[in-house]
Order: sequence, then structure tokens, then C-alpha cells
Amino acid sequence: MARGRPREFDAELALERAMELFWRQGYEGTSLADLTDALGITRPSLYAAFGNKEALFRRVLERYEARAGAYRPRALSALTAYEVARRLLEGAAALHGDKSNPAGCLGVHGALACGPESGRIREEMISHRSAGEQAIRKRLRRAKQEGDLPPDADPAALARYLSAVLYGMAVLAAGGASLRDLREVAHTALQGWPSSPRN
Amino acid sequence: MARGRPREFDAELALERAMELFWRQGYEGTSLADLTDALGITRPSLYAAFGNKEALFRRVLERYEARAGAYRPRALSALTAYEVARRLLEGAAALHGDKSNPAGCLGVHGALACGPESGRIREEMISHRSAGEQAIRKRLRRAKQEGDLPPDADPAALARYLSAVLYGMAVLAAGGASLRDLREVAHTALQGWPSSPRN
DNA sequence: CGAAATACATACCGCTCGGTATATATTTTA
DNA sequence: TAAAATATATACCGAGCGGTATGTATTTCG
Repeated sequence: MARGRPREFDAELALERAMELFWRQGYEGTSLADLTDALGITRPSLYAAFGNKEALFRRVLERYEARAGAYRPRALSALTAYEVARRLLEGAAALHGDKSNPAGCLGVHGALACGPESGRIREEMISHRSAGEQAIRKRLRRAKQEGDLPPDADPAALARYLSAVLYGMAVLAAGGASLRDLREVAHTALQGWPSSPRN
Repeated sequence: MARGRPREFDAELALERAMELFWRQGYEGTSLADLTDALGITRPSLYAAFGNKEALFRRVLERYEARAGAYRPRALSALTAYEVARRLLEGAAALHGDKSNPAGCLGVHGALACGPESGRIREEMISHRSAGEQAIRKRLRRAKQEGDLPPDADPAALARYLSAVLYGMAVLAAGGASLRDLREVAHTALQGWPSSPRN
């Protein structure tokens, strides 16, 4: 049993609300006052539970990847390269086209450009994106080995290209693009994909 | 002749330096102290010359579009839809791959996500991006009329897709992507373009 | 029952934010 | 040469920033 006075708020619920805030306003754009207001807790409680703003953001990013970003590992487990690409693109469209979510992608606009004091978070986001791209690259390398992509295909270039389209969809979504808009982008990108749907 | 004491700094040079700052750190991430330091002028001088931070940012955005974004109208004046797409993609790669520029695109990350106090700027950036997409759409509509795109091509979808790839390249660049990386993305996107290079 | 441990509430810290009031310096016009 | 106009320099404004010290309430352990 946990000793001492038990906390009076639900940490999971608090994280959920913090995620929503950071998702909507980014790291720099979200203040501690915003957070304590939305979470309904006081500042010392927040610090006791989560450390500080940076640490809270990291927890939130973790949660974001596990929930909103769950379509990514699922997409990578598809059987063909085309299906991987399709699920990634359609998954991003579904996520960012869902208006019950904040507009855009936390991983993209969470700390894309910011002042020097947020530089650490910015760099962490960069390496998160890089890791995502690398996972796609790895999957497409395997696809090429399996003959699932043409011999002249470049898995690294395709992975980077796919990542770019996903990021672009996030920017479009931040600008208010609809689910239909985003699915059109996904569809258009798939039209040019180098392997056929059936292979 | 201008009456009164003449200003002691070069407004064009000041704008250039302000652009560099906003380009690197975004709107919210750039403080007045950053600006006055970099511009070498005092706060009242900045306000007398440019109004306030928002107005200065608008001037900077104007300058950005006229210089860094000059490749866009040039690309739209190309003779074929394929050439339009190629010049847009290669132009973005050249711009964001040039390491003498700040990483990323001011129009994308200048105010992608921010607190409520920067909401106006954020919305203006959204409509700027939307205007850019619309210009591409208009050009591709013409291309279709001219038989320069297949009959089943969707100019609106293609324009949105192209915009997404351009935004995605900006995000990649903000993460440190090289000119080579970005040109690979451009090349990959062109591989799937629905009209041939020669038509 | 203490005593230790934890959480809550209030009030505060130094610092930075965007923006400005006031006074002085430098120019042109009359 | 005086007045009007503009620019500069200094010092300051209230507000918000992330973060914390202090005191009190509530729990478990001995």
C-alpha cells in the first residue's frame, strides 16, 4: 500500500487532458497555468506527480505515440509494401481527419520551431520523427528483399517520401483540412506508389 | 525631404535580420529582446519603424514570400503540369537544402501551433498556405483543360498533394535533412506524377 | 497512540514577456 | 533662429512565465 496521503486526482485523466492541450497548442504555446486549469490541480501537485513541464511533455508524447500513433506499428506489420504505405497514409488521414482530435500532429508541431529554451524538446521531437522514418525504412528494406518492391526501388528514399507526405498531411490538418481532403492526399500518393496493390 | 531626425539604421537590413530570426525560431519563439539585439536597435525605434511584433512579422513574411518563395510563381509559369510540379518540388528542395538558410519553412513552422495570444498570426499563416495551394490548383486546372493532365486527373487533389509534399519537405528540413535527402523526396514524388515529362 | 510519509493549498520567487512614457538629440521648414 | 517633426536613449509598466518554499491535511506504519 502506498504510504502517505493519497492523491485526489486521476493521473491518467490528467495526462489525457495535458495531451489534448499540448496537441492543440504545442509545447511552448501551453503554459503551466493552462495545464493546472485544465487538469484541475494545483501547481505543486503537478510538479510532485510529473516532475516539470518538460517531463510532463515527455509523458504526454509517450501517450500520444501509444494511442494516436498506434496506426503506425500496425501499418508496418502489413504483409506487403503497398499495404504498409496504404495503412500509413490512410491511418494518418483518419487520425488527423477526426475532428474530435485537436488539429495537426503533436509530433510535428509540438516543437517544430521555438525559442532556445525549448531546444531540448525540439531536438527530442526531431529524433522521434527520425526514428519513425527509420522504422518505415527498415520495413521497406525487407519488402525489397522479399521482392515486394521493384529491384530499382530505393527503400530509404521511399521511407523519407512517405514520412514527408505524412508530415504534410499533418500541416494540412493544422490548417483545417477535412477527412475527405486528407484521404484524397493519401489516395494521390498511393497512385504513384511503385508496387501494385496485389503484390 | 523627410523632416525630423533621420533614422540611424538600415530598415532593409533590419528586416533581413528579423526574417532570419523568425525563420529560425518562429513567431512565438522570437522575443522582442532577440529582435532588438539582432537588429542593433532599441525597442522604441523598432516600434516607431514597424508598429509592433505582429506587424513586423507580417513585413517579414512578405519579404520571405518575395525572396525565399520566389520559386513558386516561377514554377507556376512553366509550360507543362509536370514541369510545374518538378520546379515546385526541386525549388523547395533547393531552398530548404541550402544550409545558409535557417532550417525549415517560415510559412509552415512560423506559427503552426501556438498559444491563444498568437492565434491571429496562426490564422493568417493558414490562409497564406491555402492561397499557395489555390494557386497551384488553378494552374493544374488550366493544365487539364489544355490536355496536359489525363482526363481522370483531379487538379484539386493533385494541388493538395503537392502542397503536402512541400510541407513535408519543410518538416524534414527542420529536422536537419540535407539537400540530397530533399531532392530524393522530390524525385520520388515526381515518379508518381500522372503526366509524363515530355507532355 | 505517535511518527513518518505523502499530498494539498497559498503565497511567493526571480525573470521575461510585449509594449510605452518621458526626456533628449537631430533634422527640416518657416 | 525658432518651431515643428522625427529618432533615439533610458527607464519603466503590468502581466505572465516556469518553478518553489512553507504550512497544513490526510494517510499508513510501528
